Amino acid sequence: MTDAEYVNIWMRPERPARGPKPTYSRAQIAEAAIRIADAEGLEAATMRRVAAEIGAGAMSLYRYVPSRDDLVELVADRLQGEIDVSGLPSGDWRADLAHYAHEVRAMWLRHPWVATVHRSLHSYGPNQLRLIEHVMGVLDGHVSIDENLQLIALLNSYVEGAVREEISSTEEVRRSGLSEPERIARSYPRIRQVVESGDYPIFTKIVMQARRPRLSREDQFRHGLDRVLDCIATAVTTPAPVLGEEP
Amino acid sequence: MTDAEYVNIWMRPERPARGPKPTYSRAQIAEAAIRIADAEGLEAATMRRVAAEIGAGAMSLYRYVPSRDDLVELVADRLQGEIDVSGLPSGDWRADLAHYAHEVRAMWLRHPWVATVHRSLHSYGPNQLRLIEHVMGVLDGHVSIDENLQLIALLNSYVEGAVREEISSTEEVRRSGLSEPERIARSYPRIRQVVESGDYPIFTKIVMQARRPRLSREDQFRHGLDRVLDCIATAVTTPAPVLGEEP
DNA sequence: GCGAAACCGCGTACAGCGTACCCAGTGGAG
DNA sequence: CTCCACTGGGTACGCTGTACGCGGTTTCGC
Repeated sequence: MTDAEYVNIWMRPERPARGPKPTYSRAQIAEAAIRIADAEGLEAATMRRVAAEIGAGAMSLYRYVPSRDDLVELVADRLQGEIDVSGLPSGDWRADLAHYAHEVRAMWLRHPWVATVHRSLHSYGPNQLRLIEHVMGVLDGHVSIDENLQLIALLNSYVEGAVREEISSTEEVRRSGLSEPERIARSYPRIRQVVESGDYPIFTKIVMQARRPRLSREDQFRHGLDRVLDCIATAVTTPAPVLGEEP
Repeated sequence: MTDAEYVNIWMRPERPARGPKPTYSRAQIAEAAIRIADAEGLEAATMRRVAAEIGAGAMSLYRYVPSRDDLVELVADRLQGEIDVSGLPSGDWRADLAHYAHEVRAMWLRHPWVATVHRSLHSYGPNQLRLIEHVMGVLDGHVSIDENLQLIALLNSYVEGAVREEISSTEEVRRSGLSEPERIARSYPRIRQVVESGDYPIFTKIVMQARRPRLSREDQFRHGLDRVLDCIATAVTTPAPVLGEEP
């Protein structure tokens, strides 16, 4: 009953109105979960494990968090807190968005298991709200709210997609327990099989191409990002042709 | 030992060289899992449940699939098989990519739980390969392989991001068991709380804007897609300034 | 034609998970 | 000072993925 009263975690006050002072804090719990996830992946951050990490009994965690999903929600919001957007609407929207994109990428690379987090997009934790304010503030005034939403969504999609790709090989290494060369050596037979079947000329082309030295991951990311920002630029310079709102 | 021999599911032959003929097929298993997932979400498609669905004993599934992750791999590839790209390099690259994007969106909306699937990007199942061939074939010749990879990745990121957003509210409805109006009513207090705090002007702006009637989901998707295709167009008309490969 | 080997389907068993429930102790509100 | 909403936490349950071993079936090598 007491938990069902609240729509989500963020509606529940951290400190109770009455009764003894809680021994632990949400921040402490989220940090512990992140520490475990960094070392062994998010699936290792079980309720018992996180409880043990902060020195609590297994079931005590449920005094702070109604379910594991909410624990993940806490973690997700804390990760968003790592993204520095403090000086964000600086006047130069392009530099601002590039900075934001690189911040997000850096966070994802620090915590590759974010790719496995399924958050509700409608929980509106404090750090999610802070991001919304700063990042959407960048284009606010230049474009309509609708366009702003769509453009930032596009940027987020690009960053997520690009970093997911970057992460996937790394994470496979972690999960399999094999080293990078071992993993490549192991996946080689399948690639060989596919290439040698002769049915996939373009895939073969990609594989052959991949042997050549390429740009660094970061340069690749920057290059794609520039493209996305160009795309956003056309929307910023050309005011929205939708209803109302002309500057 | 017998399983560890193979790099991944697709390296293992469906029919064994010796021994009795298997009673079930991979297609049958994947279909059963998809049927369950469509009805109750992917997490409901447990090994026991899928086995029961095809009329097999719980442990019999492991004769076909080394682990649940591989079952998901099977499912993921079968979902990719639902994407129709049969007539794909048609000559009109823009129409082709738009068609592909709408196909992907339609598949995601048919199976909203794909958002929770974590596939290895390097398993190279038959349908993934088929998609690569047809979709990358569209821009092949127009741009370098490197650019092709990057542009298709951008398109995929957009589609995924956009559809994820579309799905998230729908899925929340399914998970919570509440109806759409109930869910909105329940999340309303948090939104109210945030708006009334006065600390989040842009978020407030978004909320206010959201009350107005907007474009249909599909039109929104199409609009964003057009932007991405415009972005791709600049890369297609301007040949890549990278090493080699001029038409 | 005939072992032997490789496979089949499946029952049992186990560790680990999220979490419902219950308990005794605690500290602020009246 | 009393009350009771709160605390931390132990026990227990149903579920999960899956290791292992069984007896029957099919195919290969001879």
